[in-house]
Amino acid sequence: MDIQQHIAERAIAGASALYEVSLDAKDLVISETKQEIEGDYTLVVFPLVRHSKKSPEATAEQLGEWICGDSDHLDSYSVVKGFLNFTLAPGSWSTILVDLLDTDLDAPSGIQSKALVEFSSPNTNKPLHLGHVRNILLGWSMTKILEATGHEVVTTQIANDRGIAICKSMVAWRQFADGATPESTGTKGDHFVGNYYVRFEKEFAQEYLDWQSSEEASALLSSQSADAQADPAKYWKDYKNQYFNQHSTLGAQAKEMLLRWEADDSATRDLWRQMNGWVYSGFDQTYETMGVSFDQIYYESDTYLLGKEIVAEGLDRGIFYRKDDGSVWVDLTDEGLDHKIVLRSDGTSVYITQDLGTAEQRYTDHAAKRMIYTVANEQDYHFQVLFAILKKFDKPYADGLYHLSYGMVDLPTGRMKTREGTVVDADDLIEEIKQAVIKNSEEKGGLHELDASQRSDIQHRIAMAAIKFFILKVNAKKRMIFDPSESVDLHGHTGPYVQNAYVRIQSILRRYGTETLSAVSADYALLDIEKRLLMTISSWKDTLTAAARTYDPSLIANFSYQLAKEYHRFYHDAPILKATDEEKGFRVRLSQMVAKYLAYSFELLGIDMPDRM
RNA sequence: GGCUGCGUAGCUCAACUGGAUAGAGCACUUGACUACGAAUCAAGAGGUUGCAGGUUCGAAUCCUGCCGCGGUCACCA
Repeated sequence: MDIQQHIAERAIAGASALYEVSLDAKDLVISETKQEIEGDYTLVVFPLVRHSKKSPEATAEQLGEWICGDSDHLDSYSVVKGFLNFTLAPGSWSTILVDLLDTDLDAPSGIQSKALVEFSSPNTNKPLHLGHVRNILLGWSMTKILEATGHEVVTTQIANDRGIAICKSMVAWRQFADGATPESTGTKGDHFVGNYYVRFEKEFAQEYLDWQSSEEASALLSSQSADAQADPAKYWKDYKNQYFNQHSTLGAQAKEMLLRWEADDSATRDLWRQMNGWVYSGFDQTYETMGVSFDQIYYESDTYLLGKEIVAEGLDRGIFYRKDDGSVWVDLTDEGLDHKIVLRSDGTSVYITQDLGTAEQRYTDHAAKRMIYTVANEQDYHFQVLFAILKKFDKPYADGLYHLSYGMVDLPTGRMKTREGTVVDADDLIEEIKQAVIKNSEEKGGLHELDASQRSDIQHRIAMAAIKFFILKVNAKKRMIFDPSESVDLHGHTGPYVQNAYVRIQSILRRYGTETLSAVSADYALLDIEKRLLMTISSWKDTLTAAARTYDPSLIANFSYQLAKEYHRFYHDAPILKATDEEKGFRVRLSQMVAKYLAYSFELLGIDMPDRM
């Protein structure tokens, strides 16, 4: 039985009988009654006074009288200003409990559809960092949430495995590694390759600095404006790209590497495959640690030439136009956007060309009408353009495209910067939190009787809960600040706090079992905190459907936290040990149910529960 | 500068999408473990929701204008 729905139905009937007006459920605002006020659920009557033509208080009185008059579930009401507060009949609570015990936790939408969720999508020249962590956690959680709402989900990513960046790593490795490998150095593959990328940048910076004192450089500088000559440091900073392309030896080597790659030179391809292979094995390790997996990985090296047929089709259909220089454009000014290039004058692809082709490819492969792209909000404009174009093509999947845009992760000191070495490495971060958990866990000593592998499994679960919850509790759209010292906190509004509630319940269930519990009578009188637990659990389906609708895992995280918090209080206020048989029957059942909802909501966040901690 | 997102307790975040006296955690002060796990609970203090107008019975939420902070405006990806 859904109490809120019951109230809505009674209110609609009441309004119809009293004021001869036909209302819809969405015209009514029904919420849980505020803590300090008498009652369980509240109907806001302000919107109804224009129909009743009475004061808010009088309307609430009249409606309350009518609604309670003939309801088995609503015992009494009280009016505070325009708020009509209902108190449930004692018997309703056990009905609610029984109903909840019978209900599944998922919420199939009815419209079964297939969805493809893209997340992670790293470059293959360096390891994953904190930004990827947020991306991965969001993508994975959305996958779980969509599955829970009745979708079949394919997880995917596009590995950005080609281009100048990986060529830099290749050049540096060839020049400086002397045949070293991840195995020979005992380095995780993605870090190994990343080290050579950093090495390249370092050598290049030195080369550039040396060059700045050459005759060629001073001749160049003296031919510049007075402004430039007054501030050479700034001038050289701005000139860096040009230097890379026109003067640099290392730059030339990297560009040559890229050309040979594009010409399918076999030695180059072999080296490229080898280095990417190292990176992938490193990534796989991190993904496994994080507990995520991909059904299909697309590689940019396969897809970077896609999309040209779409460009041709777009020209035919007049969706695109060609400029005199041969480049192809789309006019999106009627969408409030701009003109955007979709093919270079030399006929080669730009970023969006590939994305058009890749979208088509994915639809061919999976026939998913919904495709979710988990990408940071710096690319908001790009996705607006991409989706607008696909809409112009009337693609069958055009309406199901969604950019799961999330805010950047900043440090307390500001934005992460590669150059300043402030990028937080994903593996390092996980390790740091794990160490904090281990230290804490050893001090508490609760896991001493377990063997080492069980202990380490639980510590891993706690550490991952800490980091995942820390990130997922924040609304995806918002830029968030990641304070490392705060992320290792295991108290308060954290993942381990929620796990602790679950663990306490497991302990209770081990002790009392559930098979010989006494029955609970219909008029069993609940404590306030017990009612609150039932009300919170009753709101689960709304939370789940809202999370799916708004692509927002933080709603799930906040639900689990609220439930855990209420349970901790219940645990303190409602002892089972010295309870009557009936109380014990109720409280153990309630605990068991709370555990089920805690575990399920955490599952949707991609977090595992431990049985003890 | 155009477009776009965001400004809530000292800090990190909420606020059922327009409802009651804006809630949590961290940090700070104080109290609760000799029977279910203290990774817990309870109490205290902390706010002109960036500023100014407007709409409404009612605004952190919607509209307008400022101020501040990001992002984006490449034949880069």
